[in-house]
Amino acid sequence: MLLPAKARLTRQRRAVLDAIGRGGGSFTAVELYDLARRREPGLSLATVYRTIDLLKRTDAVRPLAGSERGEYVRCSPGHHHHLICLTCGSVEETELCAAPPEAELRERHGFTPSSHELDVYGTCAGCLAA
Amino acid sequence: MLLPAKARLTRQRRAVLDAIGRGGGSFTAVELYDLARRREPGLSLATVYRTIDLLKRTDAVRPLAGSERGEYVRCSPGHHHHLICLTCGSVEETELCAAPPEAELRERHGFTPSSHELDVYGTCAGCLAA
DNA sequence: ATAACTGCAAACGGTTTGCAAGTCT
DNA sequence: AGACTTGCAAACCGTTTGCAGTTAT
Repeated sequence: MLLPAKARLTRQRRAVLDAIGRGGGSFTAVELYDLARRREPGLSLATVYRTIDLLKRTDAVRPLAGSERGEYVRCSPGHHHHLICLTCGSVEETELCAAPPEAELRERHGFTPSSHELDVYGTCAGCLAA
Repeated sequence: MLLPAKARLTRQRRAVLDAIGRGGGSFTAVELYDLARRREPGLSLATVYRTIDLLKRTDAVRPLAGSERGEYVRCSPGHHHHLICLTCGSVEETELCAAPPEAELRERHGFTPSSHELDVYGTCAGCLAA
């Protein structure tokens, strides 16, 4: 959850970071806005977006790939994928990774992979219990 | 590339389908608009969007997951993933599929998967040659 | 001191919608 | 007739930007 090098840790940013900290791992700019505004009432939506933008640069946050518009996910560094609960919307990270083997991609499609993105949808432990 | 049941195949829709037919598999609403307008000059952007919407319902088209806003991909039916060329933007389908095994997801995360989305980025055969 | 940061309000880009007219069967 | 479709223009929603003033270091 780190900001880029020369970024300053202001009250507003602290409030946004804190808001990201709560919640199930995925969020909307407006959700953060509402949450963060409880402790930082003057906060503007523009600042929320600017903060999200900073976090995107350090890969601490990413737009949620396979989803509706406007959803972001909190991300820890390093290669991982997301388990997205279709019931409660929570997002969990997993280090489990199964990409198609490079050799086969090359052989079958002449395609040279450099990265991939994988999201798994389903039901999280909590929602399964209920 | 089929339209839903009771949908009519009008001149405008034919032009849009045709425009999707050209191109490398991924496209933008406006790209289609420009292309299709060459043979169907009166065509409106709204109609392009409405046609894309129809195709989304039959899964003949999907929003391109891990990409900028506004990109769509032509999709054939059935489970497959996309190989996206970072150089030319073309999108190829592959039946190669490697998802994390259900048993392991359940064991490690208590997560019950129901579907997944996988996109591979890299360089396509054509661009590798050049 | 000086770069970084903020709120505001306006602008943006992609997408959707209400409507009245047109078209297919 | 009756359901479906279209173009137009306006509305929408998430996001970005210019600006003038404020703040962290």
